[in-house]
Amino acid sequence: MKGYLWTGGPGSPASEAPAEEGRLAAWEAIAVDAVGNVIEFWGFKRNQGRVWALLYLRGEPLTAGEIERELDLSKGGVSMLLRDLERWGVIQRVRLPNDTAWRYAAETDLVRMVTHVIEEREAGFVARIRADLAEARRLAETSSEVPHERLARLEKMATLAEHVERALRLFIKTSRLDVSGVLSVFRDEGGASRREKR
Amino acid sequence: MKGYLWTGGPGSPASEAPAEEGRLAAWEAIAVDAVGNVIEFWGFKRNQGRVWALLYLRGEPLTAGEIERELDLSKGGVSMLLRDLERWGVIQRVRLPNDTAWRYAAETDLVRMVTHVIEEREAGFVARIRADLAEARRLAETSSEVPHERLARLEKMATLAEHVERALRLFIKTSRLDVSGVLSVFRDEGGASRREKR
DNA sequence: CATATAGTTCAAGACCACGTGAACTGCACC
DNA sequence: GGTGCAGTTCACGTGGTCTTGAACTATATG
Repeated sequence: MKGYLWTGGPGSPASEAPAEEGRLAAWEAIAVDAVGNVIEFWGFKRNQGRVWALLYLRGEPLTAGEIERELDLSKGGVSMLLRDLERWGVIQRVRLPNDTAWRYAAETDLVRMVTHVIEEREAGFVARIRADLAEARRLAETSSEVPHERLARLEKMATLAEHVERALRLFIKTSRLDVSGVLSVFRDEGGASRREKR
Repeated sequence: MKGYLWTGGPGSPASEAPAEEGRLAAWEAIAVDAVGNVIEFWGFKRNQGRVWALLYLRGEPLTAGEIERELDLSKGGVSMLLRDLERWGVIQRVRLPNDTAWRYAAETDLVRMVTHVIEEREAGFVARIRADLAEARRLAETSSEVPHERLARLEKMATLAEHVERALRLFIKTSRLDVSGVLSVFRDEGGASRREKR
């Protein structure tokens, strides 16, 4: 996770030297980076977002090598990024008929990535917090030394945690609902691509 | 080293080494750390959460020095943490009648911190993303070279961004509503403390 | 004025996560 | 076998954030 207040001006990053990007069109670079920023903001790696964005924008599956060139990343890096993305189900590995290399295609629902993974880490995380607070409470209760008042505050804290948790679940749910609407927009254009899992 | 025999953990395995924490009770340490983890998860500094939690649990205002000792932080660090927290309105700086030093008291709504700040960084952030995508679109449109299909995808992307944004706003709103209910639980116990801003 | 305590600021360092690049595996084709 | 390419893995370097510790300001007290 990164900065808090986002001191960076809203100015466009477009002004920076775009020469870096291999043969990416300017508009592609901007869009790709935008997604990268969003995704980083949500606690993922910037480049995970960039890779997904590139694949999505291109529409057709790309090889690791192409991604490597377009995004100016290292071989190893691309490999790992792709692995992550595939594991999360936001890209798909496809093998074209007479091709020697794997190709990767973007799944349309980036949202799945966010909700799914957030959900997942939420699960473990929330569980742990809950356990910690419960433990604290147990300790505080057995130890006779703890003032009634403080114990009360501890309990309030747990309550608050629960509520925040509930709010978050709700968010995920509504988000997904809301998104199901959005997804209709994404109904595939042709869906010609033949897909076979490895 | 400070071997206190205090509660000594009645029934507790006490396997952890709480020796680190100044003179924090074991249960306090756990709770404080739990909050620290949550807050870090939300993109703040762990110690910001810990400080707030300590202040909240203690109920009475503490001096910077006390916080420093209890949480085993550096002078400078505490100063900066307190400044942040105060700026966000989640703690309050109070001067007790015949005391020479400032004291700090926790505001009851940590939630304000999350919603408020998240809201804020959202604002700038979302604006920027939106601007970037718009820019990309503009570029792509003017450049005659861009395939209709890709342009369509770019637009879908923007749509998705908007929806996610909307979902997030909704989350913040409902969260706040939900929380307003929670806050009743927090109705202050006495609220005698005299408060004057610096 | 000297001393002490409270608080702030900042450069230096600790720390950690990310990406790199090289070594390695696996596979195909000659 | 050997050559070439696709892909994986991992130790290391780099960059960025957080914390520290010391220098500094401020304010009171004798």
